[in-house]
Amino acid sequence: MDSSPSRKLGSNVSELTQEIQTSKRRKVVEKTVVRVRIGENAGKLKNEGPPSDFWSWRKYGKKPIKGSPHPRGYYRCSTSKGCSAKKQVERCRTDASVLIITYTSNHNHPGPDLHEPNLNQQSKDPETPPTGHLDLPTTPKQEKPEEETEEEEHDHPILPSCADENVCQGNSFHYLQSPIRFSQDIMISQEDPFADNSEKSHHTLGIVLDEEPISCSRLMPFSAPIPEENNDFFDELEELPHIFVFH
DNA sequence: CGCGTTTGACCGGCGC
DNA sequence: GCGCCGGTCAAACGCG
Repeated sequence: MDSSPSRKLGSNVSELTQEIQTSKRRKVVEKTVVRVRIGENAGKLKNEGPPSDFWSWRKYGKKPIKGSPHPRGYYRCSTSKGCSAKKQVERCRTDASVLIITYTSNHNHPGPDLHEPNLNQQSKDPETPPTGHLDLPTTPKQEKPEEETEEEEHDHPILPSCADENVCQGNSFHYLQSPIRFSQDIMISQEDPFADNSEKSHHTLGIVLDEEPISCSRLMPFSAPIPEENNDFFDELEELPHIFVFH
């Protein structure tokens, strides 16, 4: 389908958050939630097409979500056949200009080689300026069986900021979770866009801190008001004019 | 022809 | 036990 409009989203990424959801109710699922402000593009888009990232996604489902005026789209990574990476894309019910992208599972394959000039342009997303580089080091992957990744991956999703450091720690492709190529504004928020869920947001982080001490340090920069030191990271990502932190 | 989207049906978990 | 809801499947369809 014509995905070009949605692909443009990448140029307006503005907010990013992450959380790990170790649900005790349903299956334990690791989730990486990314909030993306699509700004003016919002009105131009036909739907909440996924912001561009390093992979190609195939939509396999769409569901109207109760309580939300906007349907949720279900995407699966089509970059690699056996890849179990998925993501859900929905609009913030209170702010249609904000996309809530929930990533689940990890890619079990290396991403496109960003060092390739062509790929930097991202074939499907020519308008999205490359994030500089998340420097996705094609870590010599640890050839995990696919099923295993489904389960093992529940460790630490990695934020872009962590990519450089953590990728080296042999965490397979967790860095691949970092979905968005920040290009302009990144808003880091502890607040859930869903007003009535603000508490949940904090609660989730609490879980992270409790159960994922390792992730904690990695998440902290993103889960807490970011001071200048983190600008260093963003500087590395280049072309990040400013960071919004709101509470 | 291959790839991706759409859409209705189906299934399983959860709350009442 | 039942119904609701979220998530997935798969066939049909569209586009390049």
